[in-house]
Amino acid sequence: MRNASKTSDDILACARSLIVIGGYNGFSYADIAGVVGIRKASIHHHFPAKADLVRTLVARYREEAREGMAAIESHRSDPVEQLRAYTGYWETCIADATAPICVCALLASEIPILPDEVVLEVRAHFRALSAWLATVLERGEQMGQIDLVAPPQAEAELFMATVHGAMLSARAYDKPEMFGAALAPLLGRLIVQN
Amino acid sequence: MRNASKTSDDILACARSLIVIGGYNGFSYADIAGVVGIRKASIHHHFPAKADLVRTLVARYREEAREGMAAIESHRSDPVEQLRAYTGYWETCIADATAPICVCALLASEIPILPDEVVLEVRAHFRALSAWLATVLERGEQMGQIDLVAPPQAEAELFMATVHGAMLSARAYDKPEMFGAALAPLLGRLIVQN
DNA sequence: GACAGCCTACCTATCAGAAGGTAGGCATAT
DNA sequence: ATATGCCTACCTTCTGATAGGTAGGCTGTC
Repeated sequence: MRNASKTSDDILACARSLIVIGGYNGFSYADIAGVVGIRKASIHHHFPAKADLVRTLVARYREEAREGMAAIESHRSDPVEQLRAYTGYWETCIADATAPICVCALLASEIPILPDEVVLEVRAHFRALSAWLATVLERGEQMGQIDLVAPPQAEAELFMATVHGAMLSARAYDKPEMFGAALAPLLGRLIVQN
Repeated sequence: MRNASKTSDDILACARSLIVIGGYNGFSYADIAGVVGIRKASIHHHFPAKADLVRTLVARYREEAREGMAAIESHRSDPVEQLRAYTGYWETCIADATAPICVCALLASEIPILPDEVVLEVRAHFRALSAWLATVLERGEQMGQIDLVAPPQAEAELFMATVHGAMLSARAYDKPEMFGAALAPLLGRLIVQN
């Protein structure tokens, strides 16, 4: 509880749930005020401008993502298991509508109209995620569990892009199961059969 | 020239170029009016509501996509060549910023806040594109040029998702070449080497 | 050929509501 | 007594949308 009050947390949580629905321009301070139960002006007290709110929101999202990756790293040592834990996490989120899509994937599509500060956070998330995936894939290859046809970083970019695209498909078809379905043939190729 | 005046065409073209920048809520009638050189009210004369404009815009986009697929089908008979023509098309569009992202991929991310009529068009595009990709992949497999590990339709969903995700990555990194780079390892796996 | 009737395309003017944001007041807690 | 958290009350600008009007072009009828 180092720098965040309860209300500020509520505002961020609410903004996140609204932003995954319709993006940066898809929600307003009034929407948040209605849900959290305070006035518009009070949100400005915590986050002077919308850009501050969203930058903080994405920064916190990234922190949680880091924690998630660390948790996977510490709970499972098997690279294939780690990959499955990652995709399984999203499969669950999308299925139960906890988080129907990755905040940064959605914001990436709107980058040209996003405040610079937010763009930097989104870009940093892409870099961090693909970097982690690259280490997992590389270790899997070294252990003979994963079959790569390109350098780990390139394979990681493919993997991340597929995950993001699968999120779009699940949304477009309005079929949560489409996420796992679109991903399956890639996992089938990556994972060495025995 | 069956049902569209010059001005109406201009409005649609302008709206499309604006929508790929920032999505449904990322542009306004005022923006279009400024570019096309008419008044806001005149746009309402052609398209009573914003939903009408965007539905028409996406419908036309889909028609062009159909023509594009037909053109690829008629100019090249080789499935691998057809796949490369498709990805190459987007590679060019993204590189020269003609169309930095697929209209429907972008709109898919905002589906929960889109008018129903628009959602139906976007969904139809996803279905049509994946269906076409499935036929290409299937024929490639039959000819021994493409290596599938799942049914053609499932592989098509993977391929489409990867293309869309790669568009997001190109945008997030602000590196057009990331589109082709993210796609390469998948093409490497799909295309049978000899 | 002239008139009426109707259509298309655009205009000005205006609207109500929502947007993000500001100024200043009043409690409570430290 | 100073800072925090939230409030009321505004403001400005933008949003999609409407009303009502004008100019010009067809078409049919007398």
